[in-house]
Amino acid sequence: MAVATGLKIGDVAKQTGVAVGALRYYESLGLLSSERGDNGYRYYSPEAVHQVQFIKKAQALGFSLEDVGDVLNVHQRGDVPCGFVRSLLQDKIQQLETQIQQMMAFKADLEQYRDRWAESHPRPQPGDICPLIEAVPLTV
Amino acid sequence: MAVATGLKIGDVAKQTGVAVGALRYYESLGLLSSERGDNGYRYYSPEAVHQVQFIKKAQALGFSLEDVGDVLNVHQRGDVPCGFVRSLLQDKIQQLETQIQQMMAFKADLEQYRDRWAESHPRPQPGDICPLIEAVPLTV
DNA sequence: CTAGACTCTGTAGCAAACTAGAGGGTTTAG
DNA sequence: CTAAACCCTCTAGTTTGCTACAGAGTCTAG
Repeated sequence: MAVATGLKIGDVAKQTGVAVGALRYYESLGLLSSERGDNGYRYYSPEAVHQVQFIKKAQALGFSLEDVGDVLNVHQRGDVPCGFVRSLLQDKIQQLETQIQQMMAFKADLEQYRDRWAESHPRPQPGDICPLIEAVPLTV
Repeated sequence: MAVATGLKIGDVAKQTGVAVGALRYYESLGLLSSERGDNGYRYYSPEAVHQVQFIKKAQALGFSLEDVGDVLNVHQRGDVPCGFVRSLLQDKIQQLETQIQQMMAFKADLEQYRDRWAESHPRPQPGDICPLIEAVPLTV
């Protein structure tokens, strides 16, 4: 019987900070693959760690696991032409660009609001109440 | 009996593109308020439209409705000192700043990957398969 | 060799943010 | 005046991304 090698699921979990259950969930979505040992255990290559980190990173930036799967996993679904993948990548990049723009604008809004509000409340008194809702005429 | 005036829930829904059910849900979370007519209908001021747009905007940028509630709704919960609100706002701004940084880095990663991959596939043939997973050694 | 740690496959449950539908009243256009 | 279009409340279901068992096998340190 072939000796199973590689990282066990708990190792990957420790190295990535992602729960064992989550890793199995990723696999069920086809985002992560592993070899099975004779004992039925999953064994991972070291690259799996990077892949999990990639997933977490994309996720932290608002991509759904389905999105991540689009990017990572396309070629498993069959003979997909490269043009498709290219435009998909381009889409995600464009999406990020748009979001970055919006975030900067929104941040500017919040800053403006913070400063405007600081002016009208130069020295907040203890027990002072903040009329917040009325002061949020931020345009979209 | 006072004549009810203002926008009905369907009007707000139309003007914001947000479903009627979602608006009622926002109200249940205390993110949106309305007057009730003698008929029991909700009536909204025109500012409600802006508020809903604000909610959608914040939400699109990754804030939870609870976060939005923190920002919008604090003063309804009682006598909350201004310092709290200030630091809350400052937190959100800082959060945005961090996310913007991460997004730009991630975008750069994706672009680099796109270009690197374009090099190795200068003229994709029809039917060409994309070995995507192997090619994602993006570092975190 | 055995206790404890680790793994497996289920199934179930949770939180967020809604959507859908039942059952029933209200408004409004023609 | 009436039918269609709205609105109400309340309950239940959906999706996403997990976590938490239960019940059972595997591995490992002493």
